[in-house]
Amino acid sequence: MSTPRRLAPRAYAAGAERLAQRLLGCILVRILSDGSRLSGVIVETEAYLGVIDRASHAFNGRRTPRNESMYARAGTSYVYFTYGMHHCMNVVCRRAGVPEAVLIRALEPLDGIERQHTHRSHASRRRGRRPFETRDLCSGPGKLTQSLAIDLSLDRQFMPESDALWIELGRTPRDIERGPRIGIDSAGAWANEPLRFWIRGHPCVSR
DNA sequence: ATGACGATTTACT
DNA sequence: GTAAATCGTCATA
Repeated sequence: MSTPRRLAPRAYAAGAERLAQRLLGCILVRILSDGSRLSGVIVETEAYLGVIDRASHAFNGRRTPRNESMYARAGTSYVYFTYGMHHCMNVVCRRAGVPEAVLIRALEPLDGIERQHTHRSHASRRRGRRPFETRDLCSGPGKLTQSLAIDLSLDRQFMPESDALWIELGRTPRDIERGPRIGIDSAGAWANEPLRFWIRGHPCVSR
């Protein structure tokens, strides 16, 4: 069994469309302040193509305090808060100043699954009710941030060097499927671009 | 100062 | 299938 290896800084320098596919099968790792390791295999991603992409937070060069991380160097995390209740996590790519990023949409839970159950039921105010299925802990962008305890304090982490959040190499998927991105209906023609990628047939993909 | 909106999730008809 | 929850952000005034 080989030692887990982090994704090298160079790997993040690719364009979002390529990195979105490259990240499938890799492992997202979160280390809590008490040292606990929570992780999952990345099974679904979306590419956001920066200034030309109507669905991107950086469309037309938009640069605000919220999306500042998109302009950081490749390998930086971009975490934002939306709908008044959910966090979403992105991986910034390309060189600094070029705001392309990949949204992580779903994981297959791997390490610290019991802790992930606790986080998720707490965050979604489900304590006392029927527990979630493990396969549904991270089957969506807002769910995986709950389960791995990823919030605004994890924004702008340089993942090749962070001690709290990073990505490790995993197994290359057999079969990658692609289709239109989700939740961006107001993006005009860009809403139809097939920039969402997932491992074909995987049970943890969002729905 | 104001208001429309959101890279979502959940519950309910 | 539809709608509610819930609030920070951003463009406009």
